[in-house]
Amino acid sequence: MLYGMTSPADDRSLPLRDRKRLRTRRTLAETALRLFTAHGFDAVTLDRLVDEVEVSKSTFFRAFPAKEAVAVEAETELWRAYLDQLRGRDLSGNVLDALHTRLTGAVEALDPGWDERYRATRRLVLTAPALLAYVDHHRTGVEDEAAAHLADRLGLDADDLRPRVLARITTTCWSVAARAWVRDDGRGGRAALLNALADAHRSVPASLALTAGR
Amino acid sequence: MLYGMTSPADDRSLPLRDRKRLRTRRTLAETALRLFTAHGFDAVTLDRLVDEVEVSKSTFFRAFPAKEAVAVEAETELWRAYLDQLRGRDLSGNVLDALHTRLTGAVEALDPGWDERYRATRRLVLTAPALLAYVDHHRTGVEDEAAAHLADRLGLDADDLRPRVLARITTTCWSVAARAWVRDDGRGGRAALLNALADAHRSVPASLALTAGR
DNA sequence: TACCAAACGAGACCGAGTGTCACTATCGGC
DNA sequence: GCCGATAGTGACACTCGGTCTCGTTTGGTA
Repeated sequence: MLYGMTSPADDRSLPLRDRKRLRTRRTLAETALRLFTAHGFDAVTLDRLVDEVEVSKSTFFRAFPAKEAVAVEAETELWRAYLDQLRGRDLSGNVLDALHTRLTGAVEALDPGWDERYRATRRLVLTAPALLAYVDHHRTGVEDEAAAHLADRLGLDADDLRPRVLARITTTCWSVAARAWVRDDGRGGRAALLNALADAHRSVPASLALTAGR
Repeated sequence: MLYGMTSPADDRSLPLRDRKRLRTRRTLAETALRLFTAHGFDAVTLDRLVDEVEVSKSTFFRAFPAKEAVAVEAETELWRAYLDQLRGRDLSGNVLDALHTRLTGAVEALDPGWDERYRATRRLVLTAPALLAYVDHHRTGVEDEAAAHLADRLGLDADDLRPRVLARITTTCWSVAARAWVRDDGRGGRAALLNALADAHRSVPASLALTAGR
């Protein structure tokens, strides 16, 4: 199997065992995205997927917690990077701006192939209700974790409303920006995506003031 | 709407067929809540539940789309009432305030037994990951629908950020208020719940301004 | 080389959810 | 009150995702 440019799975510094595990994981995700895109999420059974990759079902479930998970790897990577950024850097100034900055940093840290995989994932999600449910839930978990982290870092009460609101606003901005970007087939690359995200964040303060014309 | 002791399933104005269907539905929800609470969501199989109620599995799936759904009926009722309020009344003034008012109205419209059932549901959700995922997804759907309705009513673009942000803020306020209320075992009844909800909404504007101490 | 631990494959098993079909009960028209 | 159309029901077979067990292989280590 040819990988072109190097990737985590080729990292010679890792023990062979781990490299193999990562390679299996990546092969599963790639194959899954290809099969699901070609025939639909529901039409491709797990048996067929693991057969294609030539691993056992056991191996699949050691790599992924559910069928849905392997289809939305790109989504998972994004939010993992976001939470990493959040944990890794100090906070100062306006918190919503900080969240925006961390999300931007996360996107910039993703590997070069991510763009393509993310768009394929999002298109897939639109066709399979089970996937939509899965990402909704996953995103909620990310929001909770981000909010908990903020509350901790800022010394706030565990169920203070404010960090929760901010965490949810940030993911909402992402949804809107990403949807438009995917609709445009990723035109403009990551720069365009991050521009859309910044636009979204800029228009947040106006939201609270929104009024219905009499 | 006041049902007193009678309930929708006893409403003599409905055709007998519909009354039966509603009664089955209610019995399933009640029995499910009882069994799940007593033995755990995972430990009670659908076969056992339908056996207890003396209906077939087919009948169950005609009444509910999934095992999770029957466990969170109270949650579903709340958000259905919320969307009803939203669709049924005109908008004027600040939109976030309006959403708060609609949610309050929804709570007031729920039947008297709802309080107890909702608390049982929420306690259950804390113990079963599958239920958590289900309500997360369901709530996201409600937010989407509310946002779409607002956008339509206000003549905004379909992916305008503002109604989405407001819709999500309102459900976030609900989460925080309801969690505290359930933790207190519903002390103070609905009045206390609605007070907590109002408090939450009042503290929203301060969120955007939140800053990290330098 | 020998040993240990970790990952793997095979396959039995469970339970949710779907589809089919014959049966039964309700409803509306007469 | 009778009767045909129709909607709801039960029984059952089936698919498929996910768990568990256990014997085997493979990479790390002394």
